[in-house]
Amino acid sequence: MNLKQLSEKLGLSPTTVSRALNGYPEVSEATRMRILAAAKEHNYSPSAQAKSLATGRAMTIGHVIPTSGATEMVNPIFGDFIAGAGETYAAAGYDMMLSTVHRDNELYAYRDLAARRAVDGMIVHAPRLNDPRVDLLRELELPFVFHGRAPIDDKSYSWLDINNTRAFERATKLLCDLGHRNIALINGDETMDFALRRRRGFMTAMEAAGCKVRAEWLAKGEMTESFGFHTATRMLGLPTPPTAFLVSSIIMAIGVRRAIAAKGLRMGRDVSVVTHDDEISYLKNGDTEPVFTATRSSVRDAGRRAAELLLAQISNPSADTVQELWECDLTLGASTGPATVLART
Amino acid sequence: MNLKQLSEKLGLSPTTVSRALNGYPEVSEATRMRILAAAKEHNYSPSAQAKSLATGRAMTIGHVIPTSGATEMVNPIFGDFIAGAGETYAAAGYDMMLSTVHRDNELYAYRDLAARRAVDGMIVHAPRLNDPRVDLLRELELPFVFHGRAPIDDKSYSWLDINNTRAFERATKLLCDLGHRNIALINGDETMDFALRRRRGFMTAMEAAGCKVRAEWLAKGEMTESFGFHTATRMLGLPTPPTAFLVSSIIMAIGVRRAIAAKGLRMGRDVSVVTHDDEISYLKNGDTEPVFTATRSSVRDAGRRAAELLLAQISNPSADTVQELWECDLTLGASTGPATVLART
DNA sequence: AGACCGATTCAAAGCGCTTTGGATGTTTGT
DNA sequence: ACAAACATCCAAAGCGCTTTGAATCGGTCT
Repeated sequence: MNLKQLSEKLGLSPTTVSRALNGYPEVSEATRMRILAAAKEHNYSPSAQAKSLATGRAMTIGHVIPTSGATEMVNPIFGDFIAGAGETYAAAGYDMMLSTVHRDNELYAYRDLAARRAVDGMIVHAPRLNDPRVDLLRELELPFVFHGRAPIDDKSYSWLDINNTRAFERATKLLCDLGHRNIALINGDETMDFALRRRRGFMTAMEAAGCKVRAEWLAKGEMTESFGFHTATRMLGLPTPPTAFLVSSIIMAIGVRRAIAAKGLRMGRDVSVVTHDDEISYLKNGDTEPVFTATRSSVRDAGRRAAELLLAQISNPSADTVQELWECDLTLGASTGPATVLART
Repeated sequence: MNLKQLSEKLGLSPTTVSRALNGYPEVSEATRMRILAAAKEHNYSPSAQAKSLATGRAMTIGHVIPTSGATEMVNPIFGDFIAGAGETYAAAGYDMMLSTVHRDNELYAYRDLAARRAVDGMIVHAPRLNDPRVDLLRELELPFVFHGRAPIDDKSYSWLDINNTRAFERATKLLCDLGHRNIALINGDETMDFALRRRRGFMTAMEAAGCKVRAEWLAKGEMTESFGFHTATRMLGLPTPPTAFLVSSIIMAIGVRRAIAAKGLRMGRDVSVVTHDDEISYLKNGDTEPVFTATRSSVRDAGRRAAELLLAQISNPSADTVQELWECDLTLGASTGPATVLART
């Protein structure tokens, strides 16, 4: 059933039917009702392609999901981010198009989506050092919003980010206040912007507290459970092991916990752990009391909001760019304790 | 830059340019080269919508991702499944459209996608008991492939599934062979088909081994770390606690491990755990030796393959439906040990 | 009453592509 | 040398919608 057939069935012109369905005023209420009823009865929806072609708007948002490393790992936060963004899109009548591509050659995916005019805008994931995508997307003249910032965090493009620096600065300070001086940082890949900022926050706080940072207490890599485990295991085996870990993701923190347990130590007593928690739906950080002391920010909320910013930009391209920096909660859980206890180990 | 402009620039008709770009034979090699060069130079790609409208094929596959429960949880396996499917789509020139909807009202999403002719086919996720989607998709006359089966596993539709029953039967038998008789099952939501089958496999093996199954050793629910933890904690506190756990997901198994540790017990010595492992990229089950003894099957491979089956069905709608049942590996890890040791607890 | 007006409705063009059914030369066969 | 066959190209229709500009009609104003 298409517009023409429906209009013939109603004895009306396609024009009138189209107008009625799209809520234009120049059609009488009586016929509008008749049209809406007929459309429902025959289960008619306008063809997405025809509509897009006629209006020039794809009504689709693109997400290029980068996979990384040899294992083509997908960041666990994407599921929830996408779920959040999807809510916004659905409410606004937009579709979501996904493209999973390895980080090393994802520029092609952006170019392609733009050249085919398949999307009206894009959300950019996982910004990196010297991210070429800022320039690329400008060149492509597509509205876009970064989830996170490229290091050039000027006002020339829109982004939504959490205050990684401050979050990790506060987390580090908390550990220092608890008496820890030997603190390790298990970070994500430091070509990623967020990881860089987290390290910067860590360093600042360590310096402020007069704590020395040893190179052997610094690690960066794939944010897997496995990486967390191996790194923590290695560090706990050092002549001078850290008494606390600051960890960039709850998945890695789970690995760290496993390493601590494997050494026969107890998390929160012998060794402290603070992690960042994106509030992933299947990895809730405890129910009554948080398992991990954590810097916390909902990635699903971020998805929802980033999508809103993008849609706003699409509907009003001349508006100013928007930057939103969200502060993280710092929630106390069972994984931290005073360093004095640790000394007894 | 559109077809018309490009063809004018070349002094050719749109017909010829279109044919050259689409690889039709009735155009000389010389002009084809010229056209391809010009297309590349001007960065021309045909408009996705116009192409779809003209050909009647959306060149897009739809995935309706169900979220579940009050928290709108997204199953952690989706990231990897999508990544696998995405590879297949990209290679075949298809796009992927995602719709995240709560399980309770997802039928609308299927209807909508079909009515708007936005997709050429769909992958159906998370089949359930009495799943209405089999009938719905037949009615919509859209090609579709189930990831998993609806309980009616007849040959009337295509699906790709793992042998859940057999996997859990084997896993249970392994535990029984190790001397365990008090085995708990921590399962997913048993309105889900896979969970039902796993329970059936568990029951069969228990019966075969002459082990009694107590209701208090059976749990089903959201496959979160938290649920695994609480359930295991509760069960370990029973007058007769289980000596082994069979768990439906590695995320829950991590929760179970936490519960075991919290009780001061050691996994693999005092309590055994076998879990199903979907080989999620960020949750690799150990590097050298697996952390968990596990029934294992790559969900990313499943995504890749399910997409292949769907594309084949789209390109040849009259072909027979295809059913693929994959056996799982049963890999031994550090989380299982003989029950005799446990008795010493 | 005649011009005017607002409320409805419609015909037709256009969005950017593909594809059918020729047209135009060029070879080939005899 | 002439018809047939082929290689190459093109004009135009059509995909299903939106939207511009115009037509129609009953009612209003002077």
